[in-house]
Amino acid sequence: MTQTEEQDLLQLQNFLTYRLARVQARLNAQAVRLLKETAGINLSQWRVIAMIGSGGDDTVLAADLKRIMGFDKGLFSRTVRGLMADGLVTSAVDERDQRCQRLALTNSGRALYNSTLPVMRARQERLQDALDADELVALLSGLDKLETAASAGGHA
Amino acid sequence: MTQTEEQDLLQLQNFLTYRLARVQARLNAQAVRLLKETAGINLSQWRVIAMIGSGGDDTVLAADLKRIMGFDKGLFSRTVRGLMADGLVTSAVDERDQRCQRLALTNSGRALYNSTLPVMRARQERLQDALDADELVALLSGLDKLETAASAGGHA
DNA sequence: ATGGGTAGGTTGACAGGTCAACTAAAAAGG
DNA sequence: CCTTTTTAGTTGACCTGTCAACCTACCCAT
Repeated sequence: MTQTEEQDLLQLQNFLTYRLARVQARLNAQAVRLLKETAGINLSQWRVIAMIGSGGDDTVLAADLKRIMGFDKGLFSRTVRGLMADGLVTSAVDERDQRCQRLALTNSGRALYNSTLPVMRARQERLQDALDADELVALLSGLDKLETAASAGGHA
Repeated sequence: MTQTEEQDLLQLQNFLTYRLARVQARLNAQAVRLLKETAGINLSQWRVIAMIGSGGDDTVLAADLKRIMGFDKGLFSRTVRGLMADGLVTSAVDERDQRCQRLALTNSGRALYNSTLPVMRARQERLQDALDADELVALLSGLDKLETAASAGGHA
């Protein structure tokens, strides 16, 4: 393979979407590894725990979490089941609407949340510190615009 | 759920990595849909076809593609098998190194490449046009720094 | 009240992707 | 040479996430 050919091939990689996918895949893998090592849970599980734990109340409606996080029904269901099997979360039928579940952290779930949140926050901050304030703002705004553009063109 | 609680929950979503994951997921879904509609292939298949097609030579070493694209061995193997089943790609054992495969596009594979590349390029350009030049540069540079930070901290 | 529509949740099936075990071929090093 | 190590590729197991089918509970209309 000649230099020029390799150049041509590499050029494809500069497509914005490729870059994005690669970066995201790496960040994701890093988060998964970190969570597995420090908390023994996967990313979906952490997201659920974090959302329950960050709520002011002790219980949270499952439907709210799904809606806010854009979580898939099926994935959510299985994730919660796993968390219950691990004794981290409890679920109870809501009294007013018997379709809904009220989720709560158990003691060990709360402990896991308290011990893991700083780790994850630190990771976020370390990542964000790789960028200065302007760059961070630019990055976030760029992502916003991309997302908008994607939605706009998605069903065109 | 009170306003403040919803605020707390939503705040988690502003974590840079969440934003990135969401944007990437959307872009990915969009690309998958587009490829399925216009070419009847999936994203992995397109990546392979694009890489073969963009090479100056008519044949390309499979190992080079994997290395440059960071493609998983297993995924690559199955992807190529699918492409061969669809009659888009042919594979031949390299004469000098019998471990290696030389991949080439068939006529229909080349046709698919020629007809799909403009579509995908247009998509990239449409996305990039959502950002002005400065923003694009900032976004790419931000992604670079993030990726670097992720690698740096990944095994810490 | 009751029948139709809708929302919450579970489940099965499936696609995309990762990982590890394995085979075969080539390179490295005595 | 012959042994050891490395590299290309295939395959099987597995995980995550998506989609559709389904059930149940609620809501709303008449």
